[in-house]
Amino acid sequence: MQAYMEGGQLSACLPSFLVPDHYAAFPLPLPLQLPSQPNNKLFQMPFVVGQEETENHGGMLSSDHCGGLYPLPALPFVSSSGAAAATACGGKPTAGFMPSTIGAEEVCTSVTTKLGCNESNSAWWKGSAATMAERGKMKVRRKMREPRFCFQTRSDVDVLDDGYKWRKYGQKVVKNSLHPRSYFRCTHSNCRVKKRVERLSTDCRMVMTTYEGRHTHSPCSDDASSADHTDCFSSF
DNA sequence: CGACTTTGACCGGCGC
DNA sequence: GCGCCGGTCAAAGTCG
Repeated sequence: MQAYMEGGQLSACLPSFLVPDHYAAFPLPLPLQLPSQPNNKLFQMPFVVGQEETENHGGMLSSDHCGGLYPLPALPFVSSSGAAAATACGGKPTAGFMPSTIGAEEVCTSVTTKLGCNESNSAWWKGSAATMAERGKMKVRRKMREPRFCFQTRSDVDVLDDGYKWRKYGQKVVKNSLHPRSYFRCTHSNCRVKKRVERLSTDCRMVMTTYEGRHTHSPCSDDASSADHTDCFSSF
């Protein structure tokens, strides 16, 4: 059954029904460290999206065991050494979910592979100055998916502080879900990482957070203070 | 006043 | 071809 992480330890299995669309789950190769869990969060295995498309579009697969787990193909972070440090910043509740030493090789979904994974993905969304024609191109590029990384926490708050700064750009009620899904983008310039946050309809205490893409910067660094991030990591 | 959130509209993908 | 759905945009509103 579900394997929650408590006290900084995490077992190695998640039910595959927790995996949203386009996701492949992976067993964590290391016990995640949780410096603090101020909000009674229970941590589950993160997922990395990537190699397989699934039919599940709403997290309603019925499997209740570890079937469908894949070796970890990617992480959404450029700085592997800094990933785990996301919890060190700020006084707010933090997730502490970031595997710290896993390779971060780029992985394409089947869709991205079809469309050309190596095509530039640096301009698939732009600011408001884009023309409709440009937006059309962007829509095409939207399908060129970044590596995804998905995990669940049990939390009272929807948005966990992972050390990065996010701007909400949308919220959507999705089918078969009682709770709206929120869409966030990293506010750091030139960083295109997105995350989606939604509560499970099956358990409203559980929050599923999905990261897409890799940060081009470190946690705790925003546009004005990117030079300070090393301090943030030093405690790890 | 700038940064951020909210929310309705729009668009493309996909299944039928 | 049509309709549904998820994802994104962008104007308006809110907050500090």
